Amino acid sequence: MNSHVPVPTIRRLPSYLRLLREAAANRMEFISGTYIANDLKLEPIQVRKDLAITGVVGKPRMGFAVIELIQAIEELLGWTNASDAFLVGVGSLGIALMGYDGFKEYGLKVVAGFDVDPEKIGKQFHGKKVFDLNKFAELAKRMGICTSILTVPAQYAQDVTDILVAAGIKGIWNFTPIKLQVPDDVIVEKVDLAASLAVLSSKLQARQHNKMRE
Amino acid sequence: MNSHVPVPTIRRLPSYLRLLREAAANRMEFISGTYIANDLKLEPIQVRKDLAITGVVGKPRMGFAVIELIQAIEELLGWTNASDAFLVGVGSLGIALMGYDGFKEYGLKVVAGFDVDPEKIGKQFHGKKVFDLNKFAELAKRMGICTSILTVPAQYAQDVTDILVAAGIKGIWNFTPIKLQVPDDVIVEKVDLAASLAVLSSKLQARQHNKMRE
DNA sequence: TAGATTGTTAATCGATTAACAATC
DNA sequence: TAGATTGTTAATCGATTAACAATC
Repeated sequence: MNSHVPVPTIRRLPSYLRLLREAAANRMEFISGTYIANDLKLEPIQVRKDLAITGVVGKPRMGFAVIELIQAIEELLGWTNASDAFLVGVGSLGIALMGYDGFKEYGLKVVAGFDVDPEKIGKQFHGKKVFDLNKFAELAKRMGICTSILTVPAQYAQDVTDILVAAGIKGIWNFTPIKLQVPDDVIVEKVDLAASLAVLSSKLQARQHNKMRE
Repeated sequence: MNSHVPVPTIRRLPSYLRLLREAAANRMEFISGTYIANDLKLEPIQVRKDLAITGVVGKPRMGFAVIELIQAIEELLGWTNASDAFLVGVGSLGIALMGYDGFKEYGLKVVAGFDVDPEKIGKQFHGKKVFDLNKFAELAKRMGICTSILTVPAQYAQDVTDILVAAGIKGIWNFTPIKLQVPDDVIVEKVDLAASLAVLSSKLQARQHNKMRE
């Protein structure tokens, strides 16, 4: 079926989903690619190409059935029912992510935290308990957890990853700046804050230089 | 000079910088593209192409001068001296970012937070004070702040952005899922958590389906 | 019907990768 | 010298954009 979907397209799907859910809440039945493009400041052709990968066929003059699109995108992303995840590394970022409500819209639910710091173990943050990291494998197995959020300090990233992999974790959302080594059957997605900041500051820097030259 | 540097290259520069700083700390004077590629699990040719944009010329057989490369990359990114930033939206994510030590390596220093919630105004988080949002313009002007981190709820993102822009902010690090509208001279860089999560969960979903077919 | 919209096929654009000469 | 490494030029690959026929 969806033999290959471009990653940039996948990355745009959540914005479509957000708009579509809003449209559905407003009792809209059909929505055109042009309308979506306008709202999200994208090109209509790009929206059509992106939506094509859902397999939903639109009606000329009318657009796409909103509900049908929503379901197709949720299906494609695996967001039909939220999957539970363990978070490892209960630092300030970890605590923030444990409390981030937004994830429930995105098919992810953090159910517990793990750390090695005795100060943190046993505590609760945003209503979620923190366990000892050496209980990870046991609890992951018992609760059937296969997704993990990694928010440990950089120097422990690979070692902790090895523990997660050994415990049967198949998807790692990596907030560390380390390129993790994992077996072929484990998927790592990196949120690279340094990379993002680099893009912002280099553009600001370039802008500054251009101004000077004027 | 650097007429156009590809964004993917910019995004890889921080990893190079991290490794180079480590090398410098270990008293390494020269480092080869091959060595870097090995360490970061990249292709040597990609490393050479990336480093070419710094303008630093390497010595065949020896590689690149470590210190020279570090300086060139920091210059390119504008990370030679950390720039101060205001954070707007002191929720759980905002508080986490106010306390995130890592930024000091990346040329960014959060100096204060802003919010509209009277409960938060006046408080301190990680040693940084929270001010009323309507003091933003005044304080930004007085302290010469031109970079801002946006961590407000989605529905306020555009309105708050308009306030930042009016206050003379030229760079916005956007953690909301909204595509912000700004004038041409303002740069927005978005950290799109939903997009990242979409990539992870869609790959997990696809993997699942493939397994079923076997 | 007229016209807006879809969906397909082709063209363009930009980044990655390959090939290889130049260099120390 | 031999050989590892750089840096340049060309080939490949994949995503975006354009053009346009099909459709309601």
